[in-house]
Amino acid sequence: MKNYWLIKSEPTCYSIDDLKRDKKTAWGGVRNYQARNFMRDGMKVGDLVIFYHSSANPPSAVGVAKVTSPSYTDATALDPKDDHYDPKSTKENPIWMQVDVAFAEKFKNPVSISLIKANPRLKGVPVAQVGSRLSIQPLLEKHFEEICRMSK
DNA sequence: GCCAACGTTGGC
DNA sequence: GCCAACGTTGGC
Repeated sequence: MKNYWLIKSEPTCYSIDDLKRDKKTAWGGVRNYQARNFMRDGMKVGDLVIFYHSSANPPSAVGVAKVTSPSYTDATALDPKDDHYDPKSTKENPIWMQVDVAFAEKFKNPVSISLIKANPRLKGVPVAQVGSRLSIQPLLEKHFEEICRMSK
């Protein structure tokens, strides 16, 4: 059984085009326990992920990525020079994890947050919730499929 | 263990 | 730039 996810990224920081260019990237720098738990406990190799541009015009689901590794230690947390350095995380006791994700598809038509909110078949999708700040969210298969369908 | 203060996220 | 939502921190 495959699981489905949505991951957010600010396109000025890392966009779907960056992922397309890189083919694959380590999804590191996540500093939220709930998001980490989803990566650590929920994500499996082969899971499909909606790539979402937050703080964009308009904020939109812009493509699909695929999980290509189990979770492993996020080394940026251990590097004092890194922006995402976290002194609470140590080599002996790392607290932050990441997975690798690979580019799968860039949507022909991005699906904006207003379209997501307006679609009754996407009722309850976390990203459409008021105040949704979680950068990694689980998705139901039918919701994943519906967003892909809307992008066609 | 409570809770106020504070910081961050992210849509608008 | 505003502000609501909400996670984290730290004093008690």
